[in-house]
Amino acid sequence: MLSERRLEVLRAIVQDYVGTEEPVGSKALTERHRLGVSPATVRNDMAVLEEEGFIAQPHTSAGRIPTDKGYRLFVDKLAGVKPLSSPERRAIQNFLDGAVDLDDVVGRTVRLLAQLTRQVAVVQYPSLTRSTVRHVELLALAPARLMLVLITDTGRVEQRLIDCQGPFGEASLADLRARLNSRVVGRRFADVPQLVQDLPDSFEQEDRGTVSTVLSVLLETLVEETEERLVIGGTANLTRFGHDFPLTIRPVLEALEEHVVLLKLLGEAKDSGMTVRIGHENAHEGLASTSVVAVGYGSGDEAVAKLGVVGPTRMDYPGTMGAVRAVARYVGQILAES
Amino acid sequence: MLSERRLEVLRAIVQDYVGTEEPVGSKALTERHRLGVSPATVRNDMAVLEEEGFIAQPHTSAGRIPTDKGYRLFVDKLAGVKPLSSPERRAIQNFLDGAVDLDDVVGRTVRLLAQLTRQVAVVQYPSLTRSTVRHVELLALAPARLMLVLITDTGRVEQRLIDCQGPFGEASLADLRARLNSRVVGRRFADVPQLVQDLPDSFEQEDRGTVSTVLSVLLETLVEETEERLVIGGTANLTRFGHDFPLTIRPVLEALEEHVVLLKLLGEAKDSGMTVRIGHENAHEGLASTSVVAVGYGSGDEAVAKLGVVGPTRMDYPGTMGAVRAVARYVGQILAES
DNA sequence: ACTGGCACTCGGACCGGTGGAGTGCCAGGC
DNA sequence: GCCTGGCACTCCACCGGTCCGAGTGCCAGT
Repeated sequence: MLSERRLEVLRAIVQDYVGTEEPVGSKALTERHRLGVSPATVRNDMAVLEEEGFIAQPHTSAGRIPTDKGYRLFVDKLAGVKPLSSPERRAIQNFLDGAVDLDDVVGRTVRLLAQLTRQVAVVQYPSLTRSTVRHVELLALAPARLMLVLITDTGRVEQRLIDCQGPFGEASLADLRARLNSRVVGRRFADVPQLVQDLPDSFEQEDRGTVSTVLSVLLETLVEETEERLVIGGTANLTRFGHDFPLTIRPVLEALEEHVVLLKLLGEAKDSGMTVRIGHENAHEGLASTSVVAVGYGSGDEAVAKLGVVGPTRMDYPGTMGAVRAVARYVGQILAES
Repeated sequence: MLSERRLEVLRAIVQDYVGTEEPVGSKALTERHRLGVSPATVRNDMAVLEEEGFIAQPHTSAGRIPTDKGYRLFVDKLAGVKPLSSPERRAIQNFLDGAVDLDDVVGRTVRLLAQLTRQVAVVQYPSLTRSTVRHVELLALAPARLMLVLITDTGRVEQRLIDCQGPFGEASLADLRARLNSRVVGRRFADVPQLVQDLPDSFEQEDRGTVSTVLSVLLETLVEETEERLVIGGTANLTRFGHDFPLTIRPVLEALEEHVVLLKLLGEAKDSGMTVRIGHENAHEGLASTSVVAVGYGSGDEAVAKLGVVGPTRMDYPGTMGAVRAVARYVGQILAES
C-alpha cells in the first residue's frame, strides 16, 4: 500500500493538473502544497507512483500527469464531494422553480447542469419500469379507429392509434376503458401484463379481437415507455477540452449523438449513489478520454432516471460530483411536488 | 456588370476553394479550368473581382478566397442545384420508409441530412399556425381535475392538466367535449379562438367557470403548439470545419444550443423555395462564418415546417442544396402518406 | 529516510535562411 | 482595346540549428 504522503502527492498532482492543464513537476508541487518535504523526496515518490501506474510522463523530462488509474484512486480515496455554495444552491432552486412542465424541467436541468459544471450535461427523461400507470384513456376517433392514451405517474403521456378489425361499440369501449383502468391504475409497468391477461375473456366473442389488439398495443407502449429519452446540453463546453482538437472532440460528439450508447452508459451506473466512470472504463472508445459522472434521481425514494455530465478525464471531480448530486436532489424535489 | 468571363473566374475560384480549402491563385485556376486565357488575364480579372468585393486575399501574395458577397453571387447566379444520384435517392427513401412515428421520422431525417451533407442538420417539428385540430379530448382524472388532450393533423399530441374551481359533472363533461369537437375539429389553430368564444354562454351558470378555464387552457396550448421544437444532428461534422478550432466551432455550438435563435433563423427563410443565408447575413454573430441552407417541407401543398443544414460558408452549395431539397420532398411524402 | 547537488535529457521557443507560389505592372502582339 | 509573357517583388511556410529551462534520476551525505 502507498504511504500517506504518496497519496498526498498524488492528490496534489491531480489538483494541480486539473487546474493548470500542464504536466506538474516536483518543484512546482512543493511550492504550491505544503508537503513538508523537498522536491527530491517528491521525485522519489513520483517514481513509485509512476511504477504503480498512477501517473505518467508525456515524455522524458516532463512533469507527470495522472493516469486513469490515478484518477480512479483520487476519486475513490482522496476526493470528497464538494458541497455547493449557498448562492449556487439558491441559483439552482430559482432556475428550476420556474419550470412549467416535464419537458421544461428536463430542459432547464440540462442547461443548469451544463452551466454549473461547464461540461456536457446529459439528462434522461424520468421513466422506468418502476413507473406506474396513472390513467389509461380510450377514444373512438372513427368507428373502427381507436386512440389509446397512457399517462404515467412521472407525467409523461403517450398515445397510439389503433385500427380495429371491426366496429367497436361505444358501450364496449366504455366497458373496456373502465375495466382497464380499475386494473392497472397505480400499478407498475412491469406488473401490467399479467393483470390484463384475462381481460378479453370477459368480452363478447365479437369484441375479443379488438380488445386483444388494444391490450397488445398497450403492452407495447409500456415497453417503449421504458425506453428512455434523453437530452444533451452544453456541447460548446467541449471546446474547453484540450489542445489537439479535431481528434479529441470528434469522437465525443459522435458518441453523444448515439443516444443508445449514452443510455447504456447511464444504465450501467448504480441506481442510487453517484457513479464515476473514468476514461477507458467507459467501454465506448469515443469516450476513452472522458469521464462520466452520473447519478440517479427521482420523485420519491427510488430513482426513476439518471442524469450526469460528460467531461475530460481531467476534470474537477469533487466540484462536478457536488453539482451533479445537488441538481439531482433538486430535480427530485421538483418532480415530487408536481 | 461583370463580364461573362469574370463570373466564370469567380465560379472557378469558389469551386476550387470549396474543394481544396486553400486560397486559389491564378496559375492553378488556368490549369484546372479551361478558361481559355492566361494566368495574367485571370489576375486582372481577379483584381477587379477583389475591388468589387467578391474575393479577398488572406495576405498579400497569397491566392484569393471568396467573400460572403462572392458566395452570394455564386449561389444566386452561378450555381445550380445539383440533383442527387439515383442511388442516393434510393438510400433516402429506404432510410425514411422505416419510420414508425413522427418522432422517428424527424429523428431519421436529421440523421439522414447530416450524413448526406456531412454538415449539421436541423429539422423543425412539423406544426404551424396552419395546422388543424384533429381531435380534442377531455377526461376527468378526479372530481375537480381534468385532462385536456389535443391532437393535431400533423400527428402531435399535447396534454394539459386542469384544476377546476369546483366539481364538474360527467354529463357536463361529455357535453363540453362534444360541443368542443364539433366546433374545432378540422379547423386551423388560428381560427379556434373565435369559434369557441361563446361556448361558456350555453352552459349552466355553475359550470361556466370551469368551461372558461378549459377554453383558456386550450387556447394557450394552441399557441404553445405553434412554438416549434427542433432536432439537431451531425454536430460531429463541425470538426471538419476549419483549422483554427476553438474559435470557430465554439460560437457555432453555442448558437446551435439556442433553439430560439435557430427557430428564428429558419423562420426567416422563405416559406417555400430554398433559402440560403451566407455568413454575416445570418445576423447571429456566432454563425457569422456559417451558411444556412433551409427549405420548407410539409405533407400537402403548404409547408408546415422547415429543415436545413448549417455549415461553413465554404460549402458545396449545389450539392447541399440538392440534398436539402430532396430530403424535404421525401419527408413531405412520408408525412402525406401517414 | 530525507536532502542537496549534479549531470543529463528533452521539448518548446526563437531565429535566419530559403524556396515557392502568387501578385502587380509593363511592354509588346493580335 | 484586350490579352499575353516576362519580370521584379512580396510574403508565408518550411527547415534546421541553437538555446534555455524545467524536470528528471542518481548518488553521496546527513
